[in-house]
Formats: sequence, structure tokens, C-alpha cells
Amino acid sequence: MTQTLSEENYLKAIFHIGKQGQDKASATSIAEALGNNPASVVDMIKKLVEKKLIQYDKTKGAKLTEKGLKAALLIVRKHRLWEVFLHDKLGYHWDEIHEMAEQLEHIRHDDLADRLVKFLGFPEYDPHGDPIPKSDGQMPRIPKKTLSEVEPGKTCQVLGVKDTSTAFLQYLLQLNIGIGTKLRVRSKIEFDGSMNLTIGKDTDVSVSKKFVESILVA
Amino acid sequence: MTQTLSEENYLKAIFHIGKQGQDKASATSIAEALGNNPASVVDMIKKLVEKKLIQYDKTKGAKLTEKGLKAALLIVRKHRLWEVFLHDKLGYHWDEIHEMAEQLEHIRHDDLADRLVKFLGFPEYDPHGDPIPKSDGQMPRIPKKTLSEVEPGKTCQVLGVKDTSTAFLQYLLQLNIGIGTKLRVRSKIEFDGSMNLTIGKDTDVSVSKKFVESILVA
DNA sequence: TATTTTTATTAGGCTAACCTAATTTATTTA
DNA sequence: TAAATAAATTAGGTTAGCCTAATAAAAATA
Repeated sequence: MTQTLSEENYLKAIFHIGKQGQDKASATSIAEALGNNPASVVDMIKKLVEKKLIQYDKTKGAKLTEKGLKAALLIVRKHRLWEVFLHDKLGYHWDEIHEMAEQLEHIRHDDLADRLVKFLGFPEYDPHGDPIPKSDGQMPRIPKKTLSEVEPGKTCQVLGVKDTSTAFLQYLLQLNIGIGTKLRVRSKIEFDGSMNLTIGKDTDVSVSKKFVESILVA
Repeated sequence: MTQTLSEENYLKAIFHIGKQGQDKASATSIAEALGNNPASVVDMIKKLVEKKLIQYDKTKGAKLTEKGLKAALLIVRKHRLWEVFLHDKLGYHWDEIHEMAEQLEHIRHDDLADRLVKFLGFPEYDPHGDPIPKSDGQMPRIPKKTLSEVEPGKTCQVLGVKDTSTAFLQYLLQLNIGIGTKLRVRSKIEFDGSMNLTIGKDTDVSVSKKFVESILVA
């Protein structure tokens, strides 16, 4: 019923890998996500399978069971709620809160998440724009909007594209933008609808109106 | 400069043992405080000595160095601040918060304690009445008052006695009251100045005016 | 399909933090 | 002070969670 800190981190990693693309996580992708050696991942996979938290198939990878998903969602819920706390209440900036939330997400107590969510005013998204799972595991619906609607100064996350042409997708590839990539709108040029963006943590680019209207974000 | 979770718990235990009586903590007293085996304590003592966090003498026990004291005070500071948070902001009762604070006290980040203390409105005492160390390690002065001055419904902690007669001290021993014991004033009888107390978590007693005027509390 | 490359697994080790049982050292008490 | 008791220490062991190096299996490519 309860997991160790390390087990929780594995469940979370498998959950996140599942979200971005396939729903199965390979041993190496898990190893990479956690900064561990694949051999260590194999050890842990065995334990998680035994605890019925994941299913595992050598060639297909790991997938959370219902039980594992529930556990992972609780961790993600707590992580994002604590991020809201750190941002809204303690005044930390969006780039400072992740490491602390990584620690806070493991705090256990029966109704801690419920108390927190109430105290924070029932937020639905964390300061990065990521949805906060509800106590029953439901994720808030992500309103689909295009990058063009994002206010300067805000950060959003790529959900998908409206234009699936090869030219556009190759451009995205070149910019290293994919599902889940965080984009920060540095400024918006009203004259032609173009935008200055920061991709991820450090790459600054300028993109056209056509571009910003073709990317779905949250 | 940084300690493991376990090291932090040892430092905290040594700090607390020091506060209540002698300033040296024996291996067995540490073992008892942490629920560990004395043999394990010996292992850890060696490590803490090597890290210059404590001084140790077989017969005199362990004592925090300046460096160790600083680390211990930070943990206690965080523990008590989180208790204020859990109590004041999340609405938990004083008896529910300790276990969570035990986890939260280990969250690390440069200025977390400073942010917290500001957010909480610079509290000086935690919900149990224990003083919260300042960032420079200073403890707020504990105003010495007698048990008779405590309002019904409040909880306080025994700091000392005004009457040192054998009869009184033996009475205290019999009631299992010592330095640090938590007392809850259930009610106060105006007629004769006597009080109904809860000692610790469950023992209810009735004591005289003479009694309540002889105990110093915070 | 044969070869190369990538991925997964096994075998064997390490460290932190605990343990028990045996022994040594201190402290009390007769 | 000698004997009894209590405390500290040592020796040896366990487990979780990681590691490296070697091997096996799968996937990609020539």
C-alpha cells in the first residue's frame, strides 16, 4: 500500500514517460529519466511487478497497473499542489520550485493533498500550466488553445499541432519542440503577430504568426 | 555541509536530549530517542564525530559542536515552522501535526525557512508552545510563568519548578511530570484555584492551587 | 538474411543504516 | 573493594538501492 521514496520516483517516471507518446516505458528510458543505470532499473522493475504496481514486458516496456497509476497520480497531484504553494504563497519563481516539489511530493499523510488543495483555493493547474490531478485521479480538461493566445510572460506546454505538414513538423524537430515542450512567450509583436519565445530553459527564437497559430498549448 | 536524513535525525535527538537536563547525550539515550539499537548509534556517532558535528566521550556522551548545533537548530526551526503551517493554515490539530513535521523538517532549500517564517507572520512559538529558533540560532526568550496563569484549553510545557521540596518533587515523579512534559489545562476551578489537567496524551488529574503555582511553564 | 548496434539482463560488488550476539568497560551496590 | 548491573563496543550479518562489466536478446541496417 505504501511505497518507498525510490519506488515512488520510479512510478512517477513511468507515468511521465507514458504521457509523452507511448504508454509503455522501456528500461533505458526509465534509467535516463532518473539518472540511474539500466541494470538498477531492472532490479526495481522486478520489485514493482511483484508489488503489482506495474506490468512489464521485456520488449514492450513497463506500464502502470490501476494500483500503480493511482499511486503515481497521487504523487503528481502532491507535486503540483506543492508547486502552487511555493509559487503563490512563498513567492518562488517557476524555475525555483521544481526541486523542492520533488522533495515535498513524498510527504505522506492521509488527507494532506485534500487539505492543501482546499487551502490553495482548488487550483486546477500548477505554475507551469500542468494540470493537477483530482483526488479521484481525474485530470482537469485541458482547454485547447493556440500559442497565439498566450500572454507575454506566461509559460505554456505544447499539446499538439493544428498543421501536420512535413515542412512544419520538420521545422519543429529542428527547433527541438515536441509534445510536452515548455514554451515561454517573451514578447508578442502586435504588428505582424509574431512572437519571441524561449524554448525549454534557454533557447530563444522568434517565430511567425503562422507558426504560433499552428501550435496547441495549455 | 549537508547531512543525510538519518544524520539529521541523530543531530536532532542529541539536541533534544541536551535540552532536557544534561548537555551530553549517552549512546543509550540516543538509541532510545530514535528507537534504534545502541550498536547502531555507535556507528553513527563515529560518522558524526568524523564530520565534526559532535564531540564524543565514551563516558560523558555526545555533545553538538558549533557546526552540529547550527544544523540541529535549522532542523528544529523548520520542524516548528511547518507545525505552524499545518496548524494555522491547513487546520490540523496539535496532535496530528508532529508526524508530518518530522517529514517536512528535512526539506532542503537555501531560504525555505526564511520564506516560511515570513509567510506565517514571524511566529515565535509553535502550536505546542515550543520556541522557534531564529535564523541566527537565537531562541525567543521564554517568558516564565506558572501553570496557574495558563488559560483553560491551552497546552503548555513544564520548564521547571518554584518549589523544590522533596514532597513536591516526589509528587511530580508519581504523576510522571518532568521537564518538558506537556500539560493541557482542561478546566480551572475559580472557587479554589485548582485545575483539571491532562498530562501528556491521556492521563487526567486534578491538582490544587498550591500545585499550579509551583510549576513554571511556557 | 547476416551483421551491427542497441537494449535488457545477469553476476558480482558497494555503501548506508540498520540488526543480534558476544564482549569489554563503567558504574553501582553490597 | 568485589560482585553485580548497566552501558558501550566489536564482530559479523541483512536489506535497499545503487553500481560496473560481461553476456544475451532484440532491433536496425547493410
